[in-house]
Amino acid sequence: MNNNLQLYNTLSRSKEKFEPLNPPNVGMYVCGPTVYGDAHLGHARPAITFDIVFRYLMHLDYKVRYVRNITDVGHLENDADEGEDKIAKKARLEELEPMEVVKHFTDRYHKNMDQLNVLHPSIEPTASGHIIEQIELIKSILDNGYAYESEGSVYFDVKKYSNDYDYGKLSGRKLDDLLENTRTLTGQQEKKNSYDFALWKKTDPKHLMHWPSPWSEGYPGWHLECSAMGAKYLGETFDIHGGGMDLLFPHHESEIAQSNACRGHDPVHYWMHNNMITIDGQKMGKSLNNFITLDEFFSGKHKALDKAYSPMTIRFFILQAHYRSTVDFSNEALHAAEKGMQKLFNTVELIDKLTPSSNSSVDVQHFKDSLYAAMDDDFNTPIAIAQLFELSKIVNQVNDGKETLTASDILFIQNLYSVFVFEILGLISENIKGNDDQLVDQLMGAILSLRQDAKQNKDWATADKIRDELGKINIKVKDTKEGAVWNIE
RNA sequence: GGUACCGUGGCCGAGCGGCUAGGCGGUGGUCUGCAAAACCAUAGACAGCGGUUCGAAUCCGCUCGGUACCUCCA
Repeated sequence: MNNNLQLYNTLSRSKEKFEPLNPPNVGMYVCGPTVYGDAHLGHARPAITFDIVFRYLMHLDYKVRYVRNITDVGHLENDADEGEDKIAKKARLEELEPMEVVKHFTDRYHKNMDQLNVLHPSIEPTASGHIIEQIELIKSILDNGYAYESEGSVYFDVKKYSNDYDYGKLSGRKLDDLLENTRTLTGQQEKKNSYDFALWKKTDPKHLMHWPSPWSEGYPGWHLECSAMGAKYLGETFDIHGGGMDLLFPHHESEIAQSNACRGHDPVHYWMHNNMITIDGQKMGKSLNNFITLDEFFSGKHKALDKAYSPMTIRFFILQAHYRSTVDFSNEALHAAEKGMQKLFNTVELIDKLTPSSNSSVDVQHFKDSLYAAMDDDFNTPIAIAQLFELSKIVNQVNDGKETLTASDILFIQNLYSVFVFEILGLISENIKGNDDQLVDQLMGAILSLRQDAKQNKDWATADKIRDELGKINIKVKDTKEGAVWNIE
C-alpha cells in the first residue's frame, strides 16, 4: 500500500508518515456525541473532520473500520455538582425514561449527520451497551495494582501509575502541576490524590442510570467507555484515535493510562485532534450556552443568523479551514462559503458543456498532484479547495473561449472533480433542478418560451415580470448566450 | 498560576526562510435591453519591538492581545 500521507500526531507534536499496523486494514476510533441535546455546530466539526479522514483512507484503498461511539451514560452536570447524571437530569425534567432521551437525541444526531453527508461509521457502540466490558477493564486495572477501592467507588491511582509510566505524555502535563490545581468536588476526600479519577462511581439515590458491579450499584467512570470499546472492536493497539482538542486532557490522557494499566502498552498509534469552532472568539459549547444547533442553521431560526444555511454550506465552511485551526463562525463567513461552493458546483455543470479542442492551451495535469499533495499533507482541505477553484477558473475561461482543452483533458478534470469534490470532500450538489421531475421541466420550458417571445418583441416589462415572479418562488432565471437557464435557490 | 496554542488585507482563511494561496466583499472594465452569471484588470496583510540571516509572515527573544484545557462534564 503506497501512500504519501502525513498526519499530525498529537503524541509527538509533529507530522508523521502514516503507516498502519496491519495494512491494508486501518482501525480508527473517534469520540462521538453525548446524546442529551441537539447537535450544534461544534458537533459538526469532529464528525466532518474524521469523515474526511475516513473517506480519504478508503480512497487510498485502505480497509477502514471506523468506530464512533454514542455516549449515553452521562455524568456530572457542569454547574450542578450534585452527582446527578446529565442524561438522568434531563429525563427527570421532561419526565422521560433516560433511554427515551437517548433514543430521541441519537435519532436527531443521525438525521443531522446524514444532512451533512457524513458517512456512517462502521460500528457505533453505546457506552450503556458495554458496561460488562468496562467492569472487566476495572478488574484488570485493580489486579495490576493501579486502582483502589474506596467507599464503593474505584479510583485510578495516578501516582502509582506515574512511577511506571508517563502520565501526561499526550497532553504535556506534569504531575506536580496537577496537584496544585484542582477544583473542589464531591467525593474528593475518598481519593488518595486529587488527580486520581474515577473508574467506577457508586450511585447516589437521585441517580437514575446505574448498574450492579462487584463494588457497588453505580456507573462507570467517564474515560472508560472509549478504552473498553476501542479495544473490543479495534484491538489492544489500533491506528488512529480522534476527537476534539477539548478531550485531550483529561479524557485521552486517561485513556492511555487505563490501557497501559491493564495491558502494559499504549492503545493508539496516532492521536488526532480537531480544533474548536468559535463564536465571538469563544468555543461553541453546550456548557457555555453559546451554541447554535444544526437545525437552527438549516432553518435560519436563531437570532444570530441572517438566513438559513444549507447543510452543504456548513460542510464547505468547515472544510475551508484546516481541522487543526479554530474556525470562527460569522454570517459573513457563511455567506462567503455559500457563494464559493455554488461557484464550484456551477463549474461542475459547466464541464459537461465544454467544447473540446485539438490541443490544450493550459496544463491541467499538475492539478492531480497538487490535490493529492494537499490531502496528503495532514488533510489540508483548504489547499485542496483552493486548487479546485483554480481549476474552476480554467473551466470558465475555456467556456468563454479564452483557453482551450482537449477532450481527454476535459475528461481528466471531470474525474478530478468527481473524486475530490464528491468522493473525498463529500460535497453534494443541492441544486434541486437535478431531479427527474419532467412536469416541472416542461412547465419551466413553457414559461421561459413565453418570456423569450416577450424579449423578442422587446416587451421588457413582461420579460422582467416573469423573471421577478419566478424569483419570488426562489426560481432564478439567468440569460446566457445559449438562452435562458434556471435553477431553484 | 500551570500546560498547549493562536494573533495574516473589510470578512473568512492557507502559508513551516527566497516564488501571486484561495474564497467572499470592494473598485474599474468586457458581455447583456436590464439583471444575474462568467471573464479580464486592480487595490489591500502579515499585533508591536528587538535579534539571527545575503534574505523572515515564516526561526529566536521580549511586550501586548486572545483561545482551549487543568480530574469524577463526556
